[in-house]
Amino acid sequence: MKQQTGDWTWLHQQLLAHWGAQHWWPAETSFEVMVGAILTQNTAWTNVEKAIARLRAAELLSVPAILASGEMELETCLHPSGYYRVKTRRLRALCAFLREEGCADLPESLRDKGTIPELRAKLLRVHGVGEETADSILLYALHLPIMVVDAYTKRIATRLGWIADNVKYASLQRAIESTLSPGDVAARNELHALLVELGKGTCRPRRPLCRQCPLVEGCDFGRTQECPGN
DNA sequence: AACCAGGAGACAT
DNA sequence: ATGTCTCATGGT
Repeated sequence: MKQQTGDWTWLHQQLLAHWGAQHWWPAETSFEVMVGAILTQNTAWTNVEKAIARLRAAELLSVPAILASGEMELETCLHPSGYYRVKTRRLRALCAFLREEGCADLPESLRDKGTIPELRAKLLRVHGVGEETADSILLYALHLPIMVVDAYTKRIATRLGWIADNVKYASLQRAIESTLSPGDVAARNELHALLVELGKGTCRPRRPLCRQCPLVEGCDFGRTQECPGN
């Protein structure tokens, strides 16, 4: 019997055994991770890739280049990722922030501009950066030990009966954090990436019953009707 | 042809 | 404080 908050360690082990290490985030530079974090908001990653490819082709994958670019030029690059007008504004806001912090030509140096809580607070003040985006930047761009919670994480935990469907971000984050060793960046990186993999695979929002749970052996999701592989 | 995707901000209640 | 609406493209 699992505890009320859920056995995240067990889940992590199951997912790791099934898919192996994910080695996220798929990007070449820290800045590219930050850009991706904005562009992937409520958007399929395949669409984000197209937008990033356009940015690269236009040589707009740097803070100075984006801040110097024209409105229409940037919108054209972001178009395939959806919400392109909103995201143009958000991406500019992030770049303006990085410049203010003195990180324009070395975005990963943001890491040295404060403690984790301080950096998180700073990021949350940036227009277009919410909790998940802030944590994604902290973990995947700055390699700081903080757990990212997303829609998949919430859905999976809900269907396992580990949390109520109305839990807040911070609450779920604390629950997972409490099961991880404090400074373990790699564990947080892998766990979130694996949860996305599980979510992307077969865990669709409005499908109540389990079809093909990707966790074959040792998986007791299927015994209940809250299988995350629904 | 609807449904969905690695959210966040504005706004009303 | 807590819901609801809007933003938009591309794949299934």
